[in-house]
Amino acid sequence: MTQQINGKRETAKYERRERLYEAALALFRAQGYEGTTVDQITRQAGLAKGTFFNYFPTKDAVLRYLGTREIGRLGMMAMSTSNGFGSSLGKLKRLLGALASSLEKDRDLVSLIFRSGISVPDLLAGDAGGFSVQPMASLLIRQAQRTGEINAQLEPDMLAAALDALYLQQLVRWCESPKSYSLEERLTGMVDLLLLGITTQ
Amino acid sequence: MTQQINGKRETAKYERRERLYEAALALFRAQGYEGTTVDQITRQAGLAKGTFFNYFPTKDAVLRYLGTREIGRLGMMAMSTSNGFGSSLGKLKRLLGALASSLEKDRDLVSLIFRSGISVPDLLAGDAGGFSVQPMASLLIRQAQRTGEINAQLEPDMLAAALDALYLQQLVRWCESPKSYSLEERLTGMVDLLLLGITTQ
DNA sequence: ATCAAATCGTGACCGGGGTCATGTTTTCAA
DNA sequence: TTGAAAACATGACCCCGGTCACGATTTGAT
Repeated sequence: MTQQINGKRETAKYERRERLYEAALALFRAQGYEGTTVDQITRQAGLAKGTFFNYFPTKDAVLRYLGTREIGRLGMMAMSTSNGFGSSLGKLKRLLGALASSLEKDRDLVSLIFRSGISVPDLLAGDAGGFSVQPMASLLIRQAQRTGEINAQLEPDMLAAALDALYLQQLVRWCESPKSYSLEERLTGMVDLLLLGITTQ
Repeated sequence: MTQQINGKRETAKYERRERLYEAALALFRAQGYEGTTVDQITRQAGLAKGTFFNYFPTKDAVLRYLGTREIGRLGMMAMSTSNGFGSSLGKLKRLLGALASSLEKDRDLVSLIFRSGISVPDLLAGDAGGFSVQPMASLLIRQAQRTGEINAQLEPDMLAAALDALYLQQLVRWCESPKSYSLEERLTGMVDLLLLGITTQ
């Protein structure tokens, strides 16, 4: 009578990972990252401490898991939201705007990831966490170059990198700022800075 | 016969901190940051483990100490080197160039600091580590605005922030890249991107 | 010279992240 | 159905960063 459909193990594994990740998120939100122990997480999930490390290699890995999961979803959503008609350049701006307004709803989480879940090289050189907009930006920039909206002389990857740098810096600063302001506005301001140099005349 | 000049304690303190910081640096270089224990550091410095924490609040604080010390020195050097005559804009570019070529000599150290010594918010929002060029850039940008080299409509602090973002991103990427290339070139390329939008016409 | 107070080195100790040998559960082949 | 092998949960254990109570050293005043 063993549930043959899709293996008992497979589903149990999935469920456990999910329980761990939800327990972790809840506790992090309630007591902070440093204030939460792996033991607490596993107990809240009804498991033993050692089990945690069968699902996540380290304590902070759960933050990145969370990050890529949520942020990836946001990115997709933003990508489709901003995929209406209009110039590629317009799409690019709308993409950033949509991303910004999505992230604005989860400031605490994003802030947590930046503070404890991701290292400087991972954010700025690699891209653990999936925060980078470079891949999407690279695509849109190439499009915009083809349509003549952006100076085609310039390396699209370099432009995308620059955009990414500005985007990430503003995102981090917005997370850390005690005053709350519109991330979206700041971002468009920053991007315009670049665009005025990038746009053909 | 107690050495009255300048207090026995004072000098001993200075010497101990120096010994600790040199021992730490040597060990980090030899075995990596994670591979080095505080106990090893203190023993190499001829002290007991607990003493370490009388001089540095945490293990990674020694990295930042190192960082601010060295980077600060580099910054000053670069600032004076680039302080020749010429346009403010030229000074700005020369400042970045000088900083870059200084840092190029200490890639391993800088890399170490980015990987283990500084958090994302500290680097991008605060400025632990003294890596930020924002303060210096802000000054030079204001000058350049007064002389009409840079569009005076734009917020100088925002421009400085943008410059900082581009600078830090390129610095981090250069540190992490397996291929070695000229940081200086990359930086000037990036800055030109911004300038073409910033410069008045 | 003397001594009380302040400073600081010291290492036993603690808490928590991460490992691993063990026993249990699941799977799959016969 | 059965049993060997693979997968995995478990918690005792290790290691290391950081704390702290103690004792030694230094200081400055008398």
